[in-house]
Amino acid sequence: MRELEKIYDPASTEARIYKMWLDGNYFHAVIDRAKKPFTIVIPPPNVTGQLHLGHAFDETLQDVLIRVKRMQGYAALWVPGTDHAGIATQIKVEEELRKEGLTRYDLGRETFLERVWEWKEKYGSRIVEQLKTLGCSCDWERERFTMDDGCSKAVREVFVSLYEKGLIYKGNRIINWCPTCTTALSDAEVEHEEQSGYFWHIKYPVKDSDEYLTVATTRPETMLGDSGVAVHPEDERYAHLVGKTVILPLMNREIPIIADEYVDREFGTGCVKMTPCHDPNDFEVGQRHGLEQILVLDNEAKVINGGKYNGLDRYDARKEIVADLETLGLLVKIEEHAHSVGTCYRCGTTVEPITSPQWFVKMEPLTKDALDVVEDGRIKFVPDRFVKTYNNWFSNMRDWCISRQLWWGHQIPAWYCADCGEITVAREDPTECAHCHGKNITRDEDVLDTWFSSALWPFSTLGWPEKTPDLDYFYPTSVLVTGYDIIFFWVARMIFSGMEHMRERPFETVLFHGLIRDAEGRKMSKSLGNGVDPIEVINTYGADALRFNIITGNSPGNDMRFYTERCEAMRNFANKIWNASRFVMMNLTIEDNALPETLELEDKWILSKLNATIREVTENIDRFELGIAATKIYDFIWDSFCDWYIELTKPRLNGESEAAKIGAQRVLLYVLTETLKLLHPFMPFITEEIFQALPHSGEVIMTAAYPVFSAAHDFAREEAEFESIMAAIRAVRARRAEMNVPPSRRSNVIIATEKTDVFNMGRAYIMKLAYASELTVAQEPPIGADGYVTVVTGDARIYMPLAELVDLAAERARIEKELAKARQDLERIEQKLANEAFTAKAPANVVDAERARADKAKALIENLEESLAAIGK
RNA sequence: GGGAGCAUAGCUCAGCCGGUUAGAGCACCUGCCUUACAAGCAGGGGGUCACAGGUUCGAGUCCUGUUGUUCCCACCA
Repeated sequence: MRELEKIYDPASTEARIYKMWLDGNYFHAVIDRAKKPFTIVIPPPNVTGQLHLGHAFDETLQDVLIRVKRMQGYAALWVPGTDHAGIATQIKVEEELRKEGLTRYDLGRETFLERVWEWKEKYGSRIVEQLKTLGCSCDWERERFTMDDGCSKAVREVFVSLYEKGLIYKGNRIINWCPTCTTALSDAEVEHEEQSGYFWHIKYPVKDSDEYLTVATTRPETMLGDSGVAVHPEDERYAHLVGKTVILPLMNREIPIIADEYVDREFGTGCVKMTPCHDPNDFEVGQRHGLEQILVLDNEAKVINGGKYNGLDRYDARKEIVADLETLGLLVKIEEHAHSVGTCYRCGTTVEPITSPQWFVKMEPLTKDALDVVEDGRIKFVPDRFVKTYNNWFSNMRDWCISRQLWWGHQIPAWYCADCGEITVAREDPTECAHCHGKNITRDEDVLDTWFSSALWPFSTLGWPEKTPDLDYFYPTSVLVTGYDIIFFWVARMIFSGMEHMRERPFETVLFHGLIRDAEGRKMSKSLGNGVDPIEVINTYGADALRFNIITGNSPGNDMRFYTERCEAMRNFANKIWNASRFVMMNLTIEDNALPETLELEDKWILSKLNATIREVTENIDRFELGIAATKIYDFIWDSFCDWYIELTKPRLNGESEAAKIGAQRVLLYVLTETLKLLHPFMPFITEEIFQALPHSGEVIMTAAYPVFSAAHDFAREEAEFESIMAAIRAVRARRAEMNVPPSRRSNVIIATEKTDVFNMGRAYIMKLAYASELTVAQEPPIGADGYVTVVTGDARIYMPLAELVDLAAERARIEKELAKARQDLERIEQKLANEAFTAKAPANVVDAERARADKAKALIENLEESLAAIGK
């Protein structure tokens, strides 16, 4: 047995322990038909990313679940992997190129992609290594990457089959365009933020008339692309103008005045300029009325088809246009106006709605199954309120734009024929057009949305589209753990993808957690510089402390603030366990951990407490209440085991009886070992480290059987008896503390009680814990009790000859106060019991508990009265 | 405009199906280096559970409304 240091040092332990697990191949899940599978697929972190606290949170929850299930005998598989993260990664590599004065176009597609792969090789392992420092028990043999061969094959299969089913189509439609990333974005990738802006009111002269229509816009530059003005069909103000035309200022283009229900008469002037190419609504209205589509902004949001404004950036164009309108006297007024602006979720640039030829997934046919499977409970959301969020998203969604004008990603498997103009979509790269067999075909340059491949993650990682044994055994997965912020990006898309391609839900339960915020409650972000690096936290306090901090500070679905100080408290807890274990080992002479034949009262008490803790913790874990489970283990270890039980065993360990010594050792070792197992999923490193140092069966704690409730350890009566003794000890200590009596000053203690046998059983430790020099247990109090300090519990009156420290009058007053309170308590309880409605309607156990309370209160009152009488003499 | 969350001790948060006297960590006060641990031990102070109604024998917990706050969604130019 190794000599243990006084202070636990995670830094010297964790890497060694993790290596031991790896060497033992304990993380690897084996298909075993005799076991039930339990599967989690990791939400793949961005391949170029670094571990942040959000990951640490997500990963810790998963590791706890997977470790519990593994110990409970499941074939527990945690599939790790990373995401190629199209835009995010490409941006980073392009930034690096920019430092060299290059763009991706200088390199060309192929060379650029080589560069990204290099980057990926360099940084893709960093995040994986960081997961390991956290203790993640992933099956690294099954590590995947969204762009590896298997996942790419799955992506290809899905694209082709959806295309064949008519669920993927290409169309020239209005999409969100990021001028910085120069790519299309899906609706989900646009973040809306409220910005203060202006409302420009502009006069459009009606042709051959003195009249004007005044339109109001927040984006005056888009007027270059106007191809109509719309009014409401029943708006009497403008009815006479419908069918006429206006002359678009600056461009001098004649455009029609149309009537459409879309227009809100109450809002603005009731006239809306129509820019079909740069506004989603105008696009729709334009389609209904056959308005011309005039694209006036290019990929970088610079003006095209805009006459003298060509080449100007959109905001420069705005300034000039407003100035020119003012000069022409066409600017009626400028109002301040707060409106919501769409921004790119990757770079923050204001997105521009632009019509563009893009690929889309038709959503409507996919939604029914996805909604049903959640609605009928085949997929359970924890907490369930997120079902509403989920349903709401499906209820008003547009088709999913999946093409991206990037190079890093899965290139779209579509070829265009120069001869016949048709599109060929195929599982294998074609050599000719499928329609005219012409050889003159070129592949679509675009790649797919990153989330297109993530959507397949629960089955692509298990081998789909091949029929692999893994897929057969481990799918559907058991729990998906993720933040509520990616319900739309990811969770919803995995669900409809699973239902469409597997005809089966991708997971049984989704456990949602919140965001980790800084101490002020702000989101952690690079720009604020308020991010906390989990690796630094681990280096300072240990992975176990970080994990325990995260787990205990949170309840499902709720955000949490991160306090480094809390890590300190958790590190202290680790140290507490360490020292408790040190104590056990220092006293250990046995080499096996069987329980002794005879158990003392305190042994039964701790076993009973442990048993209850095991039952409750297991129930909490089953309900995904990991924070509550962890707190209960914390309380058991610190309060019951350390503060009480260890102290209780000291008299035996230091006593004369060899049998008693061994007995105490055995119970200590047993309880410690079981507790370590209970705690292991939460604090894997320290529990393993201690387990290894203790006499143990089995190679590692991480594969030991998780503790289960034992009927044999259900010592309810003994537990209650022991609680009586504890109450007496607490009462003595409190009284002494009030009088500032130091522990070194021991005193004679006399206990007057009906339960002499119980208190006699506890002699040794009552003496120790109540700082007694001598202990008398009797039915009757000492004669002449007025020389004593008295404390009272429901079961006993306790006398200590410390009279010289006591002001007798004050002592009287104190007891009278306690008596008054006890009487008040009793009165309240009796009132309750006298209430027939209560005794008739409340469940029997509640009523019984209330009666027991009344009895206790009565006993206490009796004891208090007697000691008051004694003082009075 | 729709939806959701939160409001409990000085601070940060737990509190599961409604059932003892509402808990924890940190902070604060008192005493203690009692040979596992001062990263500790023994005590202690501190809460009208946002507000107003309601349901119930019983409400921090369920319902309704109000206020404050955070977030999500939505095509009012």
